[in-house]
Amino acid sequence: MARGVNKVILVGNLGGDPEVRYMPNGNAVTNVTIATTDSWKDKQTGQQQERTEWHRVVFFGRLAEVAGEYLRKGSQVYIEGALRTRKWQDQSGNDRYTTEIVVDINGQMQMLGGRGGNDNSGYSQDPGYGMPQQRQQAPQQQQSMVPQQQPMQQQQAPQAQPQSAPNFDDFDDDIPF
Amino acid sequence: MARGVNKVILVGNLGGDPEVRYMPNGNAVTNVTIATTDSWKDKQTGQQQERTEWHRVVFFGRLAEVAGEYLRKGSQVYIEGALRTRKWQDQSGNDRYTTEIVVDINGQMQMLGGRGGNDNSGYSQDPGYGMPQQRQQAPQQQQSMVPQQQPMQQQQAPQAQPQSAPNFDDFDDDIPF
Amino acid sequence: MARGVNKVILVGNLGGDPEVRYMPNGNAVTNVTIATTDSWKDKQTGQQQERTEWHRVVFFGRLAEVAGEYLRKGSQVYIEGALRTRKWQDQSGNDRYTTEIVVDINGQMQMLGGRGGNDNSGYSQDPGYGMPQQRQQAPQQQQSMVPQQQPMQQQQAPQAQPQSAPNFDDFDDDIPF
Amino acid sequence: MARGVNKVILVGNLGGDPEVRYMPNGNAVTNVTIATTDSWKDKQTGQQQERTEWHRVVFFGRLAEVAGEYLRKGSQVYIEGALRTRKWQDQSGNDRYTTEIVVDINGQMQMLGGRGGNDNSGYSQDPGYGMPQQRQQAPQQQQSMVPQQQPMQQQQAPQAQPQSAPNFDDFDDDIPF
DNA sequence: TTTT
DNA sequence: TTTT
Repeated sequence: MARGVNKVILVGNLGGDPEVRYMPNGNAVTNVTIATTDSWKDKQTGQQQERTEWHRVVFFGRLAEVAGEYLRKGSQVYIEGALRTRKWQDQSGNDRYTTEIVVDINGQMQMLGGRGGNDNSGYSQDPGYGMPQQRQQAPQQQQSMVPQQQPMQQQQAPQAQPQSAPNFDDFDDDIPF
Repeated sequence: MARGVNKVILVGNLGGDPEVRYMPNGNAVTNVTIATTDSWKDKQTGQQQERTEWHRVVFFGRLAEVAGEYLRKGSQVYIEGALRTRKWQDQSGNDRYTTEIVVDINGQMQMLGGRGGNDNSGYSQDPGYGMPQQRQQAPQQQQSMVPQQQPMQQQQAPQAQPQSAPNFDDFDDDIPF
Repeated sequence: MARGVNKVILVGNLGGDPEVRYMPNGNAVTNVTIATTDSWKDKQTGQQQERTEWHRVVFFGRLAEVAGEYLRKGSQVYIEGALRTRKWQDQSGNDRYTTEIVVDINGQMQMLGGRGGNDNSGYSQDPGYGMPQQRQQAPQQQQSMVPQQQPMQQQQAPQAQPQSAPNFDDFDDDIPF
Repeated sequence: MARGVNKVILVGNLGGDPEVRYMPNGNAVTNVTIATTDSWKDKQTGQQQERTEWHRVVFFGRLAEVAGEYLRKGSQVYIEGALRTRKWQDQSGNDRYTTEIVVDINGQMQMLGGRGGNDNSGYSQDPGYGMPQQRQQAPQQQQSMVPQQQPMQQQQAPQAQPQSAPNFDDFDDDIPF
C-alpha cells in the first residue's frame, strides 16, 4: 500500500501537556512536543556538548485518545510514526512548511517508565503506568466542546483533506515551531 | 551519549542529483531530496489515493562522499538518520525552520536495486551498483573549489558550530522546502 | 496493545523462492529466508571480512499472498516485523527453539529495485516490479490443495493457536535452521 | 560497509541481572534477557490474550560495561542491535542454533524510566537514572578477575571466534534459551 | 541458500 | 523533483 518507507522512531519526554482537539466527525487529534537530547564530546575543545531537538508529534485515532489521557508534561514516551511536511500560509500570505511526525493506525506509542510526568494533581503520588490519570473533568466532554464550536479547519479550510493536520491557532505568532 | 532516541528510516527515490558541498575543512556535505509515496483507499469514495512526501536529507562525512558519487536522480535508497530542525532567517529577517534528516557517522545508507537512477551520461547503460559513475570532471576537484572560495558559513557565520548545517545559498527565494 | 516494542527491520535478498502454505481456514502463510551481509575491515590483519546472516521470515495475512506472488529467489526486499521464538520438539523429543521474524498486519514489506530476482521463466526478461510474475499454474489453486489435504498443524495440533507458526514438515532432519 | 540492513529495536524489561564476562583481551561482554509483551483481543472468543517474548541480548564494547553497571533485573531499556544466529553443539554433538541481538558500536542502549529495576542494595531508594548504582566492590576489578583465570571460551573453545558469544554455563541443561 |  |  506504499511505495517506500517513511518511519520515525523517537524516545523522549513531552515538553508540555498534550493538546487534544476534536475533528467535526468526533475523532480526536492530539499534539505534543517531544524532546530528544544528544550529547557528545567536542573533538577540538574536549568539552561535553549537548543539543536538544524538539519534535512535533500529532496523534490520530485511538492513540490520540490514549495520548491525551495518559501523557503529561515530562512523560517519557516511545513513538513510531511517519514524517509529514504540511504547507500553510502565514498572515502575510507567504507559504510556510512545518514538519511533523504523524502517529496513526500505522504507528505506535508506548508510555515508558513509571513516573508518568507531571500529573498536576496537587499531590506527588505517581498514579502509575497503565492506570489512567484522573482529571477533574472528563477530558472527552470538556475538550470536545470547544473544537466543535470552533472547528479546526478554520485556517486550512480551502484544503479540506481527510488527514489534514490541525491548526495551531493558539500560537502567539505565525511561527508554528 | 544521548538521552532519547531520534531515528528516521526512509526507503525512497531521489528527486534529483545529489548536491555536494565542501566545508572549509574539506569535509563533504551532500544534500538530496527523497520521495516516499503512500497510497490508500479512501473510505468514503473507495477511490485510490496517493500522497508523496518529500524529505530533505543531509549526509555528512564518509556517507556524504559515497552519496555524492553513487546516487543519482531516481536512485532508490535506504537511509537511516536523525531529525534536526534548523532555524534560519528569510530576507525579511523572520525566523524560519527547516526540518532535515541528518545522516552522519551514526546513520546508514544503502543503495537499493541495481538501476542506480539516471546517470546523465548520455547512454542508457546502467553502470551498476558498486561501480562508481564517472563524471566529466572529478567531483572532488570541481566542487571543492567553489566552497573554498566562497565558504558555506556565509549566512550562519556568527554561529560557527561544528555540527551546524550547511547554508542553502543557491536557493532562488527564501522558501527552502 | 503491547507492553514494549519488538521490531525487526531487514533489507536483504531471498535465498530461495517463497514457500506458501495455507492454513485450514484458507489463510496463507509464506516462509522465506533473507540474507543480510555485513563486511568490515579486520583491525588486526587489515583484511576485508564478510559475514552473511540468514533470517527466517514468516509472512501472514495479505502480505503472505503478496510475498508468495511477487518475491523470488534473489529478490531484494525491505521487511519490518517482530521477533518470535518458537518451541518445538525434535524427533528425540528434545525441546528446540527457532527464532523467526513475523511479518503480519503490524509489519511491512517492500519490494526493492526493479530486478525482482530470478523468475525461473526461462528467459531473462525482467517482468518488473508491480507486475505479477505469471506462474504455470495459479498459485492459489495449486498450493491451497495440498495443505488442505494435509494440514499444517500436524505436529503442533494440540496447540491450535490462531497465530501459531507453520510446521516445517518438509525439512529432511530436525534442524530447522 | 554492509549489503543489507539487519536491525532490531526492542523496548522491554530485563528478566534478570546482567551477566558480565570478560574476554581474554579484557573486553566486556554482557548478556541480558529482555521481555516484550504483546496483548490482543482474540477475534473468536473476545478474550484478551497476552504473549511474552524473551530476547537474548548481547552487549559488546563500551555498552557492555554500561549495561553491566546500570541495568538490573526489571530495568526498562531501549536497545537497538542486529540479529545474529550462532551455531553451537549440544553435549550429544548435535548442531544447535541460538539467535541473539548483538548490541555493539553500531547499536544503541537507553535506560528508560527512573526506576532502574532492582538494585539489590538492601534499601528501596532509587539511585536514579544516570547515577551509577554503587556495588560493594568495583565491578571491573571483581569481575575481570574471574574470567581471566577461567576464560569464557571453555565450552566453545574449539570455535574461538573473536566475536563469539559467551557461554551460558550457569544454565542447568543444554538448552540455552 | 541470496546479493555485490 | 522521484518511483510504480
